[in-house]
Amino acid sequence: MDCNCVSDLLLPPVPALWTPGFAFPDWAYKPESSPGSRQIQLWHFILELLQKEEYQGVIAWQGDYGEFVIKDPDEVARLWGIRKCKPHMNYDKLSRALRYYYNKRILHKTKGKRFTYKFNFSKVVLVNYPILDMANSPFFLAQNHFNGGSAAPDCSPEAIQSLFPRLPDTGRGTSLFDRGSTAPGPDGDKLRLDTFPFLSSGAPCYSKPPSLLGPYPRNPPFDYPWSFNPYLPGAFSLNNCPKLPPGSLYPSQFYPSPLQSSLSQLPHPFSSLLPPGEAAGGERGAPGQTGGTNSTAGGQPARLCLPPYPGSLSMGRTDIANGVTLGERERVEANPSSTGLGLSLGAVSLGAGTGQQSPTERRGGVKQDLESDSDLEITDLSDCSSDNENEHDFGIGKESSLVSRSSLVLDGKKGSLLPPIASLPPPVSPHPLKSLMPLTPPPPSLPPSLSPSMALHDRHREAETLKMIHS
DNA sequence: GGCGGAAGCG
DNA sequence: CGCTTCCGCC
Repeated sequence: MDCNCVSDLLLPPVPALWTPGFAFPDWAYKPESSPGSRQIQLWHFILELLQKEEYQGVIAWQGDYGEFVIKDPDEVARLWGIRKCKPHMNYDKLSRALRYYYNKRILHKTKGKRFTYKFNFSKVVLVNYPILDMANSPFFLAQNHFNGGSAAPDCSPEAIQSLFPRLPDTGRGTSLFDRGSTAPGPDGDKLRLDTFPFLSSGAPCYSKPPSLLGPYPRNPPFDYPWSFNPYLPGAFSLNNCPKLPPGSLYPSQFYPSPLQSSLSQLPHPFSSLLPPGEAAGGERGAPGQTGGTNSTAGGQPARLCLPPYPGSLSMGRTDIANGVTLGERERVEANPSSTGLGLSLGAVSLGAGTGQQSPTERRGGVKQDLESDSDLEITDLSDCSSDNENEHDFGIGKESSLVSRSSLVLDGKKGSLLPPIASLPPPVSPHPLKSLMPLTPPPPSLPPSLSPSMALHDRHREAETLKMIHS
């Protein structure tokens, strides 16, 4: 019997829109060959649930860093089953799938705690953190996918396909960026951890799992464009495909920056770099929360109308640390892609170390201890505390270079080794990062203040900042 | 509950 | 490949 439930084909690729997207290892996706074949993976799904407040009765971060508890196994299984169109899914099967991650070191079990698992973020997040691997990133492939044939009001891929044209070049989405004429090969321009000392193993302490840093921005512009909420009536109804209002079918450049999204998912030092709206994810009782109504509806270019940042900033005033002005904010709103990067990088060096604790403790009940082993979680690849029996190939010390770290981790995945750093193309601009900054052209309808020249100007400022940082 | 083997599926 | 399904074992 054909399952007509919400399938990945009917939805914009969820992870691509909110997850650390490219912050996850490439192998988390199957991008290159057939974007359309990509399905949400369980750990994406878990993360997705974890970051949504409405599921905290079902699954929530708890305990050590990266540790989460499945409070309602049956419900999680049910949701997963719905998402995967596996009506007979249950926790037994789900847990088998989770166990399947043990070997991959994406997850491991917290022994002695029922239904408690732990993400190995060093594997999941920091591996091959290709911040600038934009054109190749699943995110943009996903965007293409989305643009090309995903969601539609009538759930017909064909129908949606007709709604807007495919991006000029298929597959790699490079058209979204002006990557220069020296566009390297598919993997040649991956940015590795070693490019980001601040992502190094000495990562400063962070204390919270992503969700504790505040939800993914769910205010209008970055709300799930497809209004996914399995708890909402009809969300998973067999008869109701998610209805995407025309206004939500924006070209990919209107979608949130994968970087920003990913930073909101990252451990503290990273998420704290986000603009307050990102890091804090809006107020707790954010009005118009996902809800049944799509707040992006209306056919307006809602993604250009970011909500004001919450008045009460939860993070350590990263905006100030970064000298974010109102003008810049405007730019941020207009062009999250480029700003996310610049802002974040700037923040990393300027502001990192401040505001580590999110004052906005969600879920009053859950108290996270700052002294958790979080610092180890991200640095220790062999972190799998209890499941290390077969640690044959990850026996690198914490002092190992990031280069080898990336490679090592990836080599767990057949042949996806990154090229040696020396093989990377030289930067074409003064700053190695700048050259990789995406140049997302604003849509034609952009107001003057959001014009490309504006963006360039600001990018220049970013570059200056970066120079300072790296000098 | 938790585990991992095995087979199967798309 | 990433599960799903089933299962026996602890």
